[in-house]
Amino acid sequence: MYTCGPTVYNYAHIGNLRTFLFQDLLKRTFQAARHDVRHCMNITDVEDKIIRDSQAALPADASNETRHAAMQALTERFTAVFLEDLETLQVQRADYLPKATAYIPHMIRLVQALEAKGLAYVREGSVYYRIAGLPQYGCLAHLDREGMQAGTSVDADEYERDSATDFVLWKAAKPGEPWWDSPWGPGRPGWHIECSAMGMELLGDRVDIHSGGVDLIFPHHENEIAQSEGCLGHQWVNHWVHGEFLMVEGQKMSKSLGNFYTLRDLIQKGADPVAFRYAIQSNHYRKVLNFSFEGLRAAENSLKRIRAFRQRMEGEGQAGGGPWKEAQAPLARLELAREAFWAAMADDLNTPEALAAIFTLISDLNAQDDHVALTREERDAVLAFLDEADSIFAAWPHEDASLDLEVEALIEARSQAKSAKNWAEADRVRDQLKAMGIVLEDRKDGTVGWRKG
RNA sequence: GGCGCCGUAGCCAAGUGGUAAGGCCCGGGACUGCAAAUCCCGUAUGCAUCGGUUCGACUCCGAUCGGCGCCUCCA
Repeated sequence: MYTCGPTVYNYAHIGNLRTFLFQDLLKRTFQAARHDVRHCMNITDVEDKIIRDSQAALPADASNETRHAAMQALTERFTAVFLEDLETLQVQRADYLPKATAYIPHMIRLVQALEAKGLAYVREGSVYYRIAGLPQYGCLAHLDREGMQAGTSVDADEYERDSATDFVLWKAAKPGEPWWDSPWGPGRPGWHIECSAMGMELLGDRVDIHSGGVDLIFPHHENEIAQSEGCLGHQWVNHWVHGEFLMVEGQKMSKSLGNFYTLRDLIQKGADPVAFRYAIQSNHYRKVLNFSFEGLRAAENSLKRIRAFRQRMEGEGQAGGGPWKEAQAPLARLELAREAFWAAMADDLNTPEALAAIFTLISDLNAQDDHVALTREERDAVLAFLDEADSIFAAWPHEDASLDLEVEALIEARSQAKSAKNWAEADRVRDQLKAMGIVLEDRKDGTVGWRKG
């Protein structure tokens, strides 16, 4: 599985992160279904914006070494930030995280191969792909080649192309840019060539799944197909999977609208990053998602319900309501939920429906457990299912139930105050614990439960 | 101009020919010293609008209105 990774010149925004969360969902679903996944995510560390931002402060006569060093300083910084964000969101690390700059020789060889096949041509030190040489060009994006108008805004530096729709494979160096040596003179790789080169190098001539955001369908993925299939002479990717965009508060995210957020912004506003993960993954990946803080709050509350249920199953039953009129076999009920969950996930990652299967199970078993306590064996079976689902959603893990001495002492103090019917003191201690993130639950049998809240 | 998507309760959202899942919020009740958690009850005679096909349509077809995307750098 190959996923188009970040361009590391700044903080990733939550729209970028939605795509990486979708890819993580896809990957984890395969893994949970016992498939081996070999995952490659590229790090784009040479590109126009990176060059712009990293070179601005350098003098005009800076050496190529200096320019490379400045570029590397910027990309290494934001690569680290990016990986931290993924970790915060519980996104699994890819097996391969190739940096584009580490594969320049591979890209050059690929361009040479295309040149040898007559699919590439050189103009003033740059190399272009001849789209006319590949009949299937445009198939992925459903573009009508006749209908592709010659661009009204052809880049000033690319006027020498044979056709306005041909794209660049290798860019001749311009003054003030870092460069590499190549058969065509000093230059740097085009944006599209890196994914083809690294994907073929690390995953081979056949890739099962390639994914990215919908905006990459054209031209990026279309061009990747052209490059890889032009070189290989056969289909390269079996399945393309694209995640939809994220809107914010009903509008397209933009800095001028003030609705442009990074993960750090959300955390600073008090959001639980895992709730953000849940909010994203509880919507279908192929639908535009409107992010809102109200939605984030709803996600937090939904998660509370699942986590509270998990903790209830980890503990012992407290039934006391007499016989349950609609007694059902919990293990059979659980199996129904598991089947519904997997049927939904197998149906193009229908997460809203998969989660619904979990919630109806929670409602049913909560009600039953109120009346006829589930046995230890049944509770463990439920927990195993929650773990199974959590291996995909990564939002309701088992949490170690260890209390420090101070918390235990406070709980004991409150119990004594309660025994003495000193309600004011009991409430005061309960508030104090709440401020420490501990929520108490008084049980029917007089014991006190607690959870992190 | 070409290609494509979407419009389901206050909010999010599944369903896509057989009579509206689920979550959040909200109201009433039970339990509780009060809470919390949990439970019970309630909350869309209707799925943008108007036509058509059908025994039957939210689901199919057509039109209209509204929102969005791509065809150019973008997750």
